[in-house]
Amino acid sequence: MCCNGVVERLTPRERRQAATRRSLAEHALRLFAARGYEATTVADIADAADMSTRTFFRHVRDKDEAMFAADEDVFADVVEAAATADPDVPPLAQLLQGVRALAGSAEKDPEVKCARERVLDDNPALRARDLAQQLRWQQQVQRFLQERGVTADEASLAAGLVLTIWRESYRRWIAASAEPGSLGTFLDAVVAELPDHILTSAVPDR
Amino acid sequence: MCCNGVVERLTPRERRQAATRRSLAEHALRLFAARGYEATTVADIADAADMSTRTFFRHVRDKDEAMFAADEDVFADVVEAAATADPDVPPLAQLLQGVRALAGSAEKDPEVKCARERVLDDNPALRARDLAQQLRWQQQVQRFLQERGVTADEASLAAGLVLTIWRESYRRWIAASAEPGSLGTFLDAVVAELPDHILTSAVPDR
DNA sequence: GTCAAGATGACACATCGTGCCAACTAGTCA
DNA sequence: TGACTAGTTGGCACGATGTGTCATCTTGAC
Repeated sequence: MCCNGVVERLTPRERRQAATRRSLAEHALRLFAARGYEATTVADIADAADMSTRTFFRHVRDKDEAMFAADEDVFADVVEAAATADPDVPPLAQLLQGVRALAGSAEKDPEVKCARERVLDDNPALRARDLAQQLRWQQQVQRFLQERGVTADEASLAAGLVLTIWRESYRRWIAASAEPGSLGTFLDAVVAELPDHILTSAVPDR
Repeated sequence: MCCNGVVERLTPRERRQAATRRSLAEHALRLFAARGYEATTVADIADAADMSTRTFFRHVRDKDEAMFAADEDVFADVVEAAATADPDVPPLAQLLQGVRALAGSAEKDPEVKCARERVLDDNPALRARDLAQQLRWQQQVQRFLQERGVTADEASLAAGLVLTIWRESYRRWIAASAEPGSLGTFLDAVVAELPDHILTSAVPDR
């Protein structure tokens, strides 16, 4: 049910730290959504989370990171799920199965996800940070493929495609009011749309 | 030859401002590459460009933007070139022709481009800003497609694919020491690699 | 209970970014 | 040439971000 299977392996201290970061992320998102990113100071978030600003900066690197402190390793689940997939299918297909597995956990708290997306749309700096996060996911995907014998160039391109598929599916899901249970449907639609229609029409002479 | 055809339409004042921004971009990149982003202060860049820090912030929004002040609308050339392409081919094919046209101007100053990429790799904040810039390009591409009758969903996905193709081609070009004249070759290779090999192997049951 | 290691808060400090105002410059018109 | 106007610049003050340092408090093991 939970996001990954290593929670019970954490020490009490690590659990407390994770809870603190989750708390910061919730308060930061709430405040950013309510009064805007610029109008929210670090002191505001720290106050809401009952800590000093100095302690705030011990738990998150900067003001931006407060909002991202909760969901940092969601794509680790993709790689984990992909690693348990049928080893006979191509690595990229294993990955897409992993992405489908992620879709389930990503659909939790849809209204929070929508609020989050609104905040990102309103603040270029936060959107930039989100994209940088996605780039790290992309590098995880690339590593997964390379470890399974895909060449570096192919793995890089394929990882870019996987993230593009994920982004577009997620975007459509958000645009459709983040209805629970439908993210996987959007994912299938995007994958189906991909080779048949768009790309072949782009390179008609091949 | 030049990046776009509107230079002669600028007023003297606009030309001065553009020159100032180019100067800031050059000095910022040079300093970031030489001593690192964190170790370079706004005062350093402003001094190098012979201005006060107050004036610095009148020409660029923040420290990050100094480095990006030069090349903000390179993808406007793509859309412009795509708009002059054969109207009988699909819009996405027009776009790829535009991207090929961009490849030529992007290949200028290869050593600067490599230095720039090194700086971006070393500084997550700058990489994030670069990705945000690319997202704006992607939105330009999406708009281009929608204006030509492509549905919003298809245009969004296709724009994501175009940027993924561009990023991967550019990455390979940089990795191959940014040899002039070869970016177009990488572009063709990535496009050729796309539908035949990678995606069909990902969805073998279709 | 004791002790060590980590967590926290307070303070000082450098840097970032902006509002405000005075001085300077370029271009225009008489 | 001289005055006028609009835009540019620099200086100053200020709030906000982020870090180093140290004293104090808490946690967990023994």
